[in-house]
Order: sequence, then C-alpha cells, then structure tokens
Amino acid sequence: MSEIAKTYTPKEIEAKWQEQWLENKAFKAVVDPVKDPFCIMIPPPNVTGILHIGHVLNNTLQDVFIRRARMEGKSALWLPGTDHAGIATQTKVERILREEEGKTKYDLGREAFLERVWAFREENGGVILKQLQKLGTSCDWDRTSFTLDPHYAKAVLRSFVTLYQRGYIYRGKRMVNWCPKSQTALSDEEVIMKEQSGFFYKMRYELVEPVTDPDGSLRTHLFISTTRPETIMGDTAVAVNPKDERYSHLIGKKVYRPFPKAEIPIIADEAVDLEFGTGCLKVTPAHDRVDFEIGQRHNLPILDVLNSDGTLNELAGEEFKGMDRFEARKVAAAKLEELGLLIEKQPYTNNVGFSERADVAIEPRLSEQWFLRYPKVEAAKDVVRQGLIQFHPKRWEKTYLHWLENIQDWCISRQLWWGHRIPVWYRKGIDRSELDYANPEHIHVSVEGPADPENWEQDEDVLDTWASSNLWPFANLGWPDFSDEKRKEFEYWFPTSVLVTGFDIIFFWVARMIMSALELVGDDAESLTMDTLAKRIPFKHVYINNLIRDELGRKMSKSLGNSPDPLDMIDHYGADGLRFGILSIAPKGSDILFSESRIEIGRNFCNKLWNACRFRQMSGPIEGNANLSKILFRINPAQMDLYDHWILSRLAQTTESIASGFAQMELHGLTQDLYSFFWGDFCDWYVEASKSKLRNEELKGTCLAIQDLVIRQFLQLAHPVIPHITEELWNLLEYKQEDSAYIHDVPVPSADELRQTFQTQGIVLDEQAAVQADKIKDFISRTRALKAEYNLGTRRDVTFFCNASGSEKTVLEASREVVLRLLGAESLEFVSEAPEGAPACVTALGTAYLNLAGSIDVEAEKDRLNKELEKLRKAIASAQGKLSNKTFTEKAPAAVVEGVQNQMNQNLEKVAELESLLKAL
RNA sequence: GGGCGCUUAGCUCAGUUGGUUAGAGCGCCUGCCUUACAAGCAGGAUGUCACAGGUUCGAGUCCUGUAGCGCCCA
Repeated sequence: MSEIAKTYTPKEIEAKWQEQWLENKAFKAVVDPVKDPFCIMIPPPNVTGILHIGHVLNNTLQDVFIRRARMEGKSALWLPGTDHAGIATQTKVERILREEEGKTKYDLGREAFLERVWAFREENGGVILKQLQKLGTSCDWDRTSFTLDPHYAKAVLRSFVTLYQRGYIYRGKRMVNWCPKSQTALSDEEVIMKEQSGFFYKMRYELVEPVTDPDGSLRTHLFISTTRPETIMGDTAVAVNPKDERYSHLIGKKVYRPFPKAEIPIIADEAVDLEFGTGCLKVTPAHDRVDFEIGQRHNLPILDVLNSDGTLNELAGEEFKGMDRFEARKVAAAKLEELGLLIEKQPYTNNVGFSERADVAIEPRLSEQWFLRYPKVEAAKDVVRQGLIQFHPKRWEKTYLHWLENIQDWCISRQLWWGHRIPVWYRKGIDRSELDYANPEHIHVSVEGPADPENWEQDEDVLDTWASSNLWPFANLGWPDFSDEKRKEFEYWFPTSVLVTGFDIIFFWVARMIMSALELVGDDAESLTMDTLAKRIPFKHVYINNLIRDELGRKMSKSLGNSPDPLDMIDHYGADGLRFGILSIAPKGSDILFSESRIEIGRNFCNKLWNACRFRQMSGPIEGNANLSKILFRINPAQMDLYDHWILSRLAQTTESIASGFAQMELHGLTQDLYSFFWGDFCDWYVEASKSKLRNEELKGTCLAIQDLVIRQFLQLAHPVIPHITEELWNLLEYKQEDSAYIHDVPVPSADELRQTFQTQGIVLDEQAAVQADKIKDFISRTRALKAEYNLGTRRDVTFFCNASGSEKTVLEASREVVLRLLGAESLEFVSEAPEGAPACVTALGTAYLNLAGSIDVEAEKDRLNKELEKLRKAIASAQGKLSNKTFTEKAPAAVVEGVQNQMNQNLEKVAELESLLKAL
C-alpha cells in the first residue's frame, strides 16, 4: 500500500492516468450485443483551432455522459474528430502567406496553395485534440475523424450527388451574402447582425420636369434618405408607396440620379415604408435584397457598381473606380454636398450584416451559386414534436421548430479552395451561360467524375463546411459504403445517444444533421413512418450547453482578452478541479457568467476528497476492499449505530438522486449532490462522529468498513466528473478489482442494488435511526452556537446540562461520547430542574444549558431567545391559520395536514420552553 | 415588427408534479493552525421571491397584465 501524500497534486496524477488510459486504449469502443449501446459524436472543433473555455464545458459534459454510461454497463463510443473549417482555415493560411512571404493564394495557384494548407494542418491539426486529452476526455482516439479524410470526403460527395439527383440541389442566380474579404458567398446563418453607428443622409434628387403639387406649389425635387450614399451610382429608380398621398402624383415621372447623372423613373411599390425617412426609397437592385425584389417586379436594370473585393468599379464613374466602399461613402457624401444636394447628415444607428468569420460588413450581391432546398423539413419537425428527438432543456425545441417554419434555401457553394470541391463538371467549349443543366452532354454530376476528364472542367467552388459536417453522425459510422464491420457498428450505435452542443448552432448544424440523416440514411422515400424515422434520426437527445460569458456578461473574445486559457486553468486547479468547477456553475437556463474564482470550488472539493481518503488510510489498515461484498462482509450489523444507518441512507438517497439526474438529462444538480453529500454529510458529520469509535478496537472494524463502503460508492458516483482523482484513490484505497483495469470498468450499483446487497449481509437500513441522528445533529449545532455566543467556541472543557428525558435521554446517553466530542464539552449532565441563571437553547432533544451560572449577560440572552421566539410564533400563527381553516383540513392531503399539526405542536413546546427560560431570567 | 427567455441574499445561482419555518457556493462578520484538510474548522448576519391582479383551502412555483433586462429571427 502506498501512502497517500499530504498534498493533493493534480498535475502528476492527471498526467499519469492520461498516459495510461491512452497507452492501454482504455476507451476503445467495441460492439457488444450483451450491452446497451451508447454513443456520442463530438461536435468537431476547427482543425487548427485551440481550446477555449467553451470547449471545456462542452467536452466535460460529453465526458460525464460517456463515463457514466460505461459505469451503467453500456458499451460506449465517444468519437472524436475535427472539422476542416473552410473559411477560417483558408483565411488563416492566406494571412500567414501574406505576412511571411508577401504573397496571395493566386500567386501560388490552387494546387500549391492547397498543399500549403495541408502542411499547415499537418503541423497544427492535432493541437486541439491533444488539449482535450489534458482535460481527461475519454474518446476512442483510434477513430479520430477529419472532414477531409478520404472516406469522409467520399460521403460528402455522395450526399451532394444524391441530393442533386433527387432534385434538392439547383444552380441559381440570386442575391447572396457576399464577403468582400474572403470573396465568397455565405449562407444567411453565417451572417451576424451588428449594431453600427453611421449617418442617415438626407439628399435631394431633382425632378427631370417640375410638377405641380396638389396644393398648387411647384415641386422641383424629392428628398430621399439613405445610409449608403456610395450606392447612389447603382440607383435605377426611386420608389414610393402607392398608398402615399404625398407622392402619388409623381408616379411615372422621372428624377435625375445625381451621379453619374442619369434619368431614373419614380415607381410605386408596396415594399416602401411610408413612415421611414421621407417615404421615398432610392432603389439599387444590385446592392440590396429588398431593392432587388422591387427591381424584379418593375423590370429595373441591375447596375452592379461594386467589385468582388468591395471596391467600386468603372460603372460608378471614373472618380470612384477602385475606391473602397467605405471611402466611397465619404466621398459620395462630400460630392453631394458640393452639388448642393445634401440636406442633412444625422448620426444614425442601424443593423448591418457582418461575416461571422472575416468580421467585415457583407454585401448583398447578385451571384450565381448552388442552392439546397432542404429535404425532409416536415419530418424533421415531426421527429422532434413526437419526441423521437428530445432537446434538453426542452424549450430549445421551440427555437428549432421556429427556424424550420421559416426556412429558406441554403446557399451551399463557397468561392474557396479549401474544402470539398463540388462534384459537378461542365463540358469544355460551352459557355457557362449557355449550359443546359438538364443535358448530360453539358453537365456531369457524380462522385467519381466523368470517364473522359479531358473534355470537362470541374466547378471551381467548394461546399460550405456545414454541408459536410451535417453528415457527421452517420458518415463517421461508415455511411455510405459500409464494410461488414462498419455495418455492424452502424447498426449498433446509430442513432447516436446524445449530441451536446451550444444553442448558437441549432440552425447551422443540429437541424441540418437531422434533415440530412432523415433523407440520406436509408433509401429514397417521400414519406416515412415513425418507426422508420426512429431508425434514421442522427441522435435521440440534444443537450444544449450554455454559452460562457465573462463576469460582465460579455462574450468571450480574443480582442477583449477576457478569455482565460483552459490550459493555464488546468495548471492552477487541475483538470478535475476545472471540470467540477465548470459543471457546478453551469446553470439550467441562461448563460454562464464566468469568473476564474468560481472554479476554485472544484479544486477545493478535490482537495477535500483527497484528504478524507488520506484520513481513512491513516485510520487503519486497508484490507478487504477489492469488491463490495468483501467490504460488507467486514461489517457487523449488530455494531451499527445511528450514524451508520444515517450515512448509508444518505448514500442511497444521493445515489438515487444522481441516477435520476442522468435519466432525465439534468446535470445541474450533479455537482451539488456530490458536494453536499461528501463534504456536508460524510466529512462534516459521519467522519467526525466516527473519530471516537475509531479509538475503540472493538467498533473500529465496522466503522472503517462503512467508511470504505461510502467512499467506494462515492468514487464511482463522482468518477464521471472528476475521473483522475477518483481513479487514483480507487487504486490507493485498493478498491481495484482483479477482473477490471479501471474504476470505469466496474458498474456503479444503483440505490436498489445497494439496499439489496446490504440485506444479503443482514444490514437493513433503519430510517428511524437516521431520524434520531438528525436530531443529534440539531442538538450539536445548537449547543455549539450557544458556546460561540458566549465566546467559548474553542473551549473543550465546558459542561452542559440537559433536561431530556425518556427516549430523548436514551438517544443522548447512547451517543454521549460522540456528542461530547462534536460539541466540545467535558460533560453532559441530565437534570430535571433548570439550573439557575444558565444560558440555554431549545433543541430537538430537549433544552440544553451551558454551565455558566453567574456570568450570564441577561440582556443579550433575552435578545437571543426573543429572536428565536419571534420566528417560532410566526410559524405557529401561520400553522394555526391553516388548521383553523375548515377547507384546508378537508381538502389538503392528510399527510400535509398532519405535518403542519406536528410541526406546530413541536413549535408550541419550544415556545413554552423559551418562555419559561425568559421568565427565569 | 415576430419569437424565446430572465427578474429569489451583496454576487452567481438552486428551488422537482402548488403543501410544514425559501436554500447552496462565493463574499462579509466573529473565533480557531482542534494531530485528514487554512484549498481547512466552528459560529453568525443578510430575502415584501420585480410589480399588480387572478385561480386555489394554500402561490417563489399555475394564469393574465405591467415594468426592466437579455437573446434569436426579420
């Protein structure tokens, strides 16, 4: 037996176990028909990303689920992997290229550039997974997946081809979100709205021919407001609302666009908001979604004045050509002023779409792209409505369903190089604008590519990263080309058990995985029965974890510098401490306001656990711990006292509470259950109460066996949260069984199993004894408080008198030694008369008096007693109110009425006692 | 504009289907290095459960409205 060190040093312990787990492939998942399957697919982090605090929470939760599942006897697979993260990774490599070599990707060309990205990935790709290992995550690392792995890439192409063949994918020219920095289209979900302060410019557009207004005055111009004067050059009309009486006589007339000067029509369109600005809208079909639609309705010309990089082109006029859009905004405004057309410039705040990855304002841009009409939308709603897939907390189902109600086609092509290149080939020699998409002579779509590649050109674009990651749950289990072995695994672990992720990607990822799984897993079918759907869903539960913000409620971000490095935190608190800490502050509902000090609870708890086990080791030899029955065999039921019954019944309750938390997928109570049981019940009361028994050679064996039993069960319950320290203590206290390598190989007994096993050893939990133990706790707490009140908290030589009689006296007598020790008294004497002038407290086991005759502070004592009285009288008044109410006694359940009555009687007794104490003063 | 939430101790949060005197951690105050643990021990103070109605014998909990805050979508 090696000695438990005085200081708990997580660093060494954690490194040691992580190494062993890895080396021995401790988390290798195997198909085992005897066991229930349990499977989690990791939400793949960016391949070149680094670990942040959000990952810590997300992966701790997954690890807790997966480790618990193993200890519930399931065959658990946690499959790790990374995502190629198209834009993010490509942008990163481009930046390095620019900074280090002053080159662009075009200087290198597509192939050479991609080689660079692969090289970058080789060098940096494993980092985040290595970091995850430092957290103690129990993934099956041999199955590590990457979205550009050959098998995975094939799955992605197959999915494209299948969806194309089934008519869900089409080519279209549409307004898309254009990122001028990355120079690619983005989906709506990749655009985040940000509040921007800018200006609202009010300007004058001259009428080509003045008109007479209804009031008889001559009108020469219109006032128009805009936040984007740099798009004036793309205006092809001015629109007013047809219901707007101010302008109805102008419809059909013309105004001059100020520059480049041109006549444009005044049109009427419902889309114009009468209330907004002047009620006149300049229409720039090429640069605004609403304007584009207006343009379509009125056959307006589309004048695209922007280049793909966000600079203006020659259509904007010579003076603007090549100018950046934001510079052009200023110049255009200045020019308006010069021309005497600028009326007003007001500060203005509006929402502008930003590229999520590149963080620049996006441009609505007309562009030809590939779009996906989502398949199985209705089925995707049904599987959630019918409970085949459950969200936790449940309210996120509403968010999910709401999005599906308002779903728009998805732009899936990206003008990037890093990613899955779209498996579409165009016949050489045919102009792209002349292509007939229905003609196989013009266009070829397949996984393998055309048989005569020399006659074809492949589409230059790649797929949106999410269009590949939405296959994650089934592509990682062998879809679409199953080997025999993969087929077996797929049938065993699919649908996966739970997906743990953030609410911010319910649209990006969760919904898309559900739709694609329903469409692609299995044969094509228009409608599916619930039974079939149940086999196609990608996961049964979606556990939504919270977003982590800083103490001030701000998002964690690099630029704010408010994002702590998890590896530093592991250094300071240990991985177990960090895991416990972060779980304990993860609330049920909203975001987490993170501060490092809140993690301390985890480290402190581990330290407490460590020291309690150390104390156990110091208390006596460790022998016969190698399994539950051996421990039970060491217990002599006849020697069990109140505390033994109490702690074992608390152990069973805690076991039950934790199990039900897992069953309901509610983990917010988990750390609290662990904490309050081990620290509050076991350490503070049971171990303290044991100390006197441990001196008694006769009683010691049973007492230590019960400690061993409690610690063993506790280590198993806590292991999913704090795996390293529990594994270490499991070994140090010699709980390791011969037939198992690790603590996680030994199933954790349920509360019922515990009770049954107890019974086979003749141990029947006495709940009455547990109640008595609670009364003794009350007696000790109150007498301690009384001592502290008189500044005797640290004295251990005081004498107490107590008026207990009958069964109360018996209980105290039986526990005398423990009571004296715990309250720090030299003696406890039973009296029938109240000692004169002694301060007293009323406890669950009679009134206790502190032997302090003569030195009592009468006023302070009165205050104290009165305060207690006040509280009790209030409770009594409320109880009396209830009991005198006939409808209450008639309608409320008998147990409730009885409870109120009992409580009141007890309180009345206490009041009488307190009153007589006061009188005696 | 549409939707989803939140409001409980100084701070961060629990509070299961309505039921006995509303809890925890941190922070604060007092006293302790009591031979497992100062990352600790003992004790203490602090709440009109946002506000107003309603349902009910009974509301922190259910319903309606109001106010404030947050998020998502347009």
